[in-house]
Amino acid sequence: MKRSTVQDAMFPGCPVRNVLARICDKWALLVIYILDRSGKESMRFMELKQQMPDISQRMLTMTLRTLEEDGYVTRTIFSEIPPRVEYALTERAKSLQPILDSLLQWSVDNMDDIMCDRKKNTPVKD
Amino acid sequence: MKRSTVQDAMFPGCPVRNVLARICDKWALLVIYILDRSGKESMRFMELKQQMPDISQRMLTMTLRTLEEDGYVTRTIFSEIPPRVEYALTERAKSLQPILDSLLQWSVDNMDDIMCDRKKNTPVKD
DNA sequence: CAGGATCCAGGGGGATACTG
DNA sequence: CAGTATCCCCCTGGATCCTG
Repeated sequence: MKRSTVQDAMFPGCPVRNVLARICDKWALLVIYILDRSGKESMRFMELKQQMPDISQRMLTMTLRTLEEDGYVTRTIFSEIPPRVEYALTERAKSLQPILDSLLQWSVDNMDDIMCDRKKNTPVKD
Repeated sequence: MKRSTVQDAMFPGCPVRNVLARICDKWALLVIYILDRSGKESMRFMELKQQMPDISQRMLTMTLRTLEEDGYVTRTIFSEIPPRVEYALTERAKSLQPILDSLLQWSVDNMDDIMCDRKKNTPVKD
């Protein structure tokens, strides 16, 4: 009987809402997406940043720390000079990825209609 | 060949990112969820608010306006005294709902492990 | 009842400079 | 290179009061 568990989602402080809030963060989604589509096993900090022209290094660092904390990415430090850090998706992130993909595809399929609706409802000044 | 379209998701100002950002908003998700699980065709403003103990009326109003603007909910005003306004999910929202449901179920299935991981990585003060 | 209007604090997040 | 550390601005969103 999962239903009762799911119902808890509407309560404040609920862990489900907490998990969703951190996944649904725009930067977190984008990092997972980019890591997935890179075709590589892992990516360096600067590689990620180059794929996200509008993120600050501060936010990228914070986003990666959060993702690491929640077990979506691994952070591997190579003791070299200059330093090298590699980020890779975990199995947990990979299990989530099909869902994010369908959400992404839904957005692609519907964005034109949605943008059109927005314009219709633009506050009419007269 | 959809892939090239999807690739645009990493660009700033991309409509896909824009669509996702508004869907992934914590309040928007919760409103859609509650409307879906209510078992009713529509709900009143106060009914919604009672299901969301931690939202302010201001944020609920703003969230509903955004959802309406993007065509996820309809807003029906009954010219009565006292006024009555009913909110209902559109077909667009219903088409999105299975995806949100799988995302929610994923969160339920993984939240214990995620919460556990978070504690492990809690900064160790010594 | 369903909000609009206003005021205001807190924190998210940018810019910049510095370090191992 | 891959971050930390500061400063600081602005916008989100809460609290409160008012209205059709």
